[in-house]
Amino acid sequence: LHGGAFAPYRQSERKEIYRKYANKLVEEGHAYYAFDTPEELEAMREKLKATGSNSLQYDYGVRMEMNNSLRLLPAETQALIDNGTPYVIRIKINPNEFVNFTDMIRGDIEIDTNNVDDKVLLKADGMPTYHLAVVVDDYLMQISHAFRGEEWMPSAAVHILLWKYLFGLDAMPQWAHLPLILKPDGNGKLSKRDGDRLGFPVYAMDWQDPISKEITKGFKELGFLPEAFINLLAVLGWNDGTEQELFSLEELIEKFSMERVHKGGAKFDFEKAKWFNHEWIKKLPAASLRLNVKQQLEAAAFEITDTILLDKVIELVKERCTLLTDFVQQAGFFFKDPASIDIAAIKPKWDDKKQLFFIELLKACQINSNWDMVDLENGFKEIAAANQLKPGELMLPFRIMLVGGKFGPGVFDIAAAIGKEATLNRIEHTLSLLQ
RNA sequence: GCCGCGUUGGUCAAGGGGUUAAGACGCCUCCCUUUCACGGAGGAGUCACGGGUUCGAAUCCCGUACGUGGUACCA
Repeated sequence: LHGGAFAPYRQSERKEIYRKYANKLVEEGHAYYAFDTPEELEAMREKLKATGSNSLQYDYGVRMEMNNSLRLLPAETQALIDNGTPYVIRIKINPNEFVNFTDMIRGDIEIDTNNVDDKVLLKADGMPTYHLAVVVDDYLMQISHAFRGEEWMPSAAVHILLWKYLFGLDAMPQWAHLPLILKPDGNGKLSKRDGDRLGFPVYAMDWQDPISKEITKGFKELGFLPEAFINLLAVLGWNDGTEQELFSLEELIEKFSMERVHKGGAKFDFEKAKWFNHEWIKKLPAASLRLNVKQQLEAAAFEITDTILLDKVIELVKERCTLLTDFVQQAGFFFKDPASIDIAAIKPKWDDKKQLFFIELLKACQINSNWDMVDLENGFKEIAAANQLKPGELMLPFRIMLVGGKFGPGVFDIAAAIGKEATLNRIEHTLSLLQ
């Protein structure tokens, strides 16, 4: 919010700029002062409704009956201003005209000014409405392309007229009215409330309500990668015409084209959003994931000092992580003994033979100074055979001893990664729990 | 109500006069794997409706329905 070529950026710090342009419009007859109270506006709408009018707008049809500088004598207007009567500045829309412009997505658009009302440009508190602010800011900040949601189309006529009156149509940016992102369950554009209600994020990052202090989780904090977030947003309402769905930012810069943007809104699908993240986690090398994963693990109180091990672990488990937060469960046990062991999953099929097997396995490991995956797996199978046990029925108990539950990559991979000492300790620990 | 914009499976979508109407997510079955995934092979499911135009319409035209946005001193 500081510096840059076009500061200040806060609307409140630009009040005088907007006022200057609003005044200019009044002077040139394109806008006027209006002193109507909320009650008077309400009364006007009631009256219009009573006459069966289709339009409840403050426009050419009613403005000469209202309390504004168009109807009042100049002296009366001045008197009201001088005695501090609150007023707004409204644009004066001429009836029976057509405003034309070209939209990059929708082509040539024509708006009948009879359907446009005399929008407020400057509010009674001196702040601009969006209509004035967007035009003034876009001009002053030299905006070349204005991309916005399609909910702005009906008021585009106001903005174009403002450009015409204030800066000339030649300086106007190119317009693109993008399709809306809709609620997954129908009825309306996506809002923060839908995320809360349906259990998914709507904002990119955590957002705290300034009044209630309530925090709404963002995509980032939920464990989404920036790459995935950009990707899923880009293909919601656009595709490149091929079967490609995964695009990096660089590819999007190269391939994105306005012509292929849809006109209709798209419903947001959180399942697909998660799929994008999963794909990106699988796609990125450990080095790119390292920082994010480290943060996740450290936030969960795991101590990460060995980057080589971390990278190895990431490669080992990333395909089973949909969100970055999944790394805590999938990778945590590589760095610390499991906090709890799912004994209930072992017990039902546990017997003395298996107990014996693991005791023998421990002994064999202690004798053998080697510790690599292939030897371990072979040794495991030999001892199993010697005890007339199928390796298969020993794998699950072994897994649970090492990771605490029924998850994680191949058990021998895990044993190799955590090392001999941790492996033996975890076996002994679980064996003691099974007594 | 009025004024816009839109409409291809549950969702995202390709296709813009002749296609067996792609593909992806999700769902189901099987294979792989004695965990969970990944991967692989299959499956169910679609052109909103009604009229035209045309030899032929998902595709062009009109109407209807539905959805969606706007109709604020909100953005």
